[in-house]
Amino acid sequence: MKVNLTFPVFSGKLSQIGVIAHFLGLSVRGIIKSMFYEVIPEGKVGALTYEYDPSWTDSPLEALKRGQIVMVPLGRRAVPGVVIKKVVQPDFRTKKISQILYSRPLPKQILTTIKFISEYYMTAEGEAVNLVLPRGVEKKRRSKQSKKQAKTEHFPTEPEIRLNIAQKNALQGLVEAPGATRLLFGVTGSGKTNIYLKLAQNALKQQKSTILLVPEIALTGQLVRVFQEVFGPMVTLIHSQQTEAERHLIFNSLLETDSPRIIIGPRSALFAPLHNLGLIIIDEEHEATYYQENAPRYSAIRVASGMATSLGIPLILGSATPTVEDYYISEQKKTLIKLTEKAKTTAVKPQVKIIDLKDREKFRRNRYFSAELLAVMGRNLEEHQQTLIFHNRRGSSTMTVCENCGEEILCPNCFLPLTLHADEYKMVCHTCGYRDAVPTDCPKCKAPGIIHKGFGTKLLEAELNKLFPKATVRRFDADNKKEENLAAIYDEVKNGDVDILVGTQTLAKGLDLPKLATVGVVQADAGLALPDYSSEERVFQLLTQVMGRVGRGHMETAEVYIQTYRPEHPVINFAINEDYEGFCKYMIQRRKQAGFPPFMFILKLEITLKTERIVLAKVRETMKQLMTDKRLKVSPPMPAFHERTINGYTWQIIARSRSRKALVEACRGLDKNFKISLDPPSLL
DNA sequence: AGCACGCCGACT
DNA sequence: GTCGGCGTGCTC
Repeated sequence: MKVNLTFPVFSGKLSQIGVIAHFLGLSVRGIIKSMFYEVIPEGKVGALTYEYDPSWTDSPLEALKRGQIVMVPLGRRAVPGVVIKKVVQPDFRTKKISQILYSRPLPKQILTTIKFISEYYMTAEGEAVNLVLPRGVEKKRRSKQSKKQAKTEHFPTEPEIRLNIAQKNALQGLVEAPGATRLLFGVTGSGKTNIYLKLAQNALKQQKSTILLVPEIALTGQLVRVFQEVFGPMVTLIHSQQTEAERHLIFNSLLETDSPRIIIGPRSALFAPLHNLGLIIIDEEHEATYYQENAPRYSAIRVASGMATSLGIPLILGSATPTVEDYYISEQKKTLIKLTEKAKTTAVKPQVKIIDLKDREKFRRNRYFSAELLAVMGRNLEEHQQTLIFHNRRGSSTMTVCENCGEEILCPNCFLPLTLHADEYKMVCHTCGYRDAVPTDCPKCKAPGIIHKGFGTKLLEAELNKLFPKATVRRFDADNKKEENLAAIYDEVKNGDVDILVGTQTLAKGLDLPKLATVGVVQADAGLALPDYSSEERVFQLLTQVMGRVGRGHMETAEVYIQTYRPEHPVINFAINEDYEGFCKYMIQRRKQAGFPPFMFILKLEITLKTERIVLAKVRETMKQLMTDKRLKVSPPMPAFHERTINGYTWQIIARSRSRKALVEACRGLDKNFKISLDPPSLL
């Protein structure tokens, strides 16, 4: 027998029995009994049974613990997995656990979360395991140069966090609320951050950790900075710029430590392996980033809620514009805490003017900007104040058609309109990234008349450069290069070196611009055209956010100009009057009437097949199947919003029910080509 | 996610 | 008669 010297049997202190058994070339079975464990490997699988041969570990008689991370063979690969429980030897052949990656098991909330996600979202347990383990857990990492290996036993001085009366009351309300989940409805500038700080500090005093979820670290600089100032090295940041190795090292340090920490990060930071988790806070809880779009599709809000309930710890949701379902539910459950008083008095309330886009008289000088808006922009230039122009469409032109035959230029992969980007003179698909030359004549009828319709931020930028040749105009949207992103040139923008900012929602969020005097919304109703139950809510949130950018410095006046084709629309009026509660009442009544969340749960099924005929056949068959359950309200099937792609035709079925369980059960036994979305934030 | 299995078209 | 295309289903 060949003795492999690298075999892990030699790597540690072994029990006598293990060593002897190995040198004799004996199967350990018979001397030390093998044990059997259910393990959930990463992948589209559930729990599988593996044999554990303890002879190659340091303490061969020791059993594995629930939650330990191991490597197991799956198919012909080795994948990481999580030990679930010991079982008796099964009657089928088993493979062996090949490696134990950590001696310390995952904390219990992670295990309950794996179960929760797989049941609540009808997804394989192995996919949930995929979420909670860092990429490359099996890899060895060089531990970082011992530069600031923080001594975080105790924090140096106990910083005092001062709260005003309203904040104190809100804090008390949050602490005393029943159940796990509480909603802090706090208007901009009411000082939610102070409350978060106090809550985290209280958790620390009891040696408990806090997870603070934020939509995007880059846009939350202020909040992160304050937390780091107060809690110093106890704060651990998780962000998308970190490498696989960096994230892995953070995971390792959290799994090993018992001292309390404060984790700040995106959606995925919820799975930080903390052994003493005492509090979860989700800031800007209405943000779309808390919902994961690809499988396993889950909402960090719901998962956090389940986690908090199982641990018996509080979950705090914070927002100035909560989702209407979260507002309604928290109101019903008496877990809604309002903080409507502004703590800072420096900000001036902006004057809001609505401009009717149908009144073409106002757009004679320029077709995109009204005379009033242009006038005030001119004034701002003279007074060295800034103007922000908001328009939620990228590129130059959103639609390219043949004047002669009406043929529209579409992406060959997605069959969606290509957007003209005039600066680089390319046609770009905003869905798949496809790029092509700009056509000079129609690909179909060969006529030379190609025209560009619709407009985006690049066109507005060019227009503004023409209108105000002396001004510095900067555009901010997803087309910006990495080195010219908002964070990189923030100082330049903040100091006022930029006169006019043009941008999409990238610009609407979390910016503190003391020299910003005016906000112009080019077409406020643009988002209302989408056939979706939540489009009004998104328009309200965006308008509220852009309006909140203005009047933050020490200026006497601040204006917001809202251009719209629908000046009478209730959503626009609730937004400009800063009437969240009125908006919410309006939405709740509509949702109730139409049978949408929070009154009914939604299941969205999508299927893509080669031809329209086979997709229809499949959809009809599935409809029949679903309709047998009387608890479900199934809408007639329809082609998906992005109906056609290179892969075929996509149709969707929307089922709704008062019973979420009924929807989950309806997913069982579906053709697995169906993409399942439970509680989708959008039907598009 | 891989990867085998298996059932039809194209080619030697 | 065989090679190989990729739809389908499984992984202890």
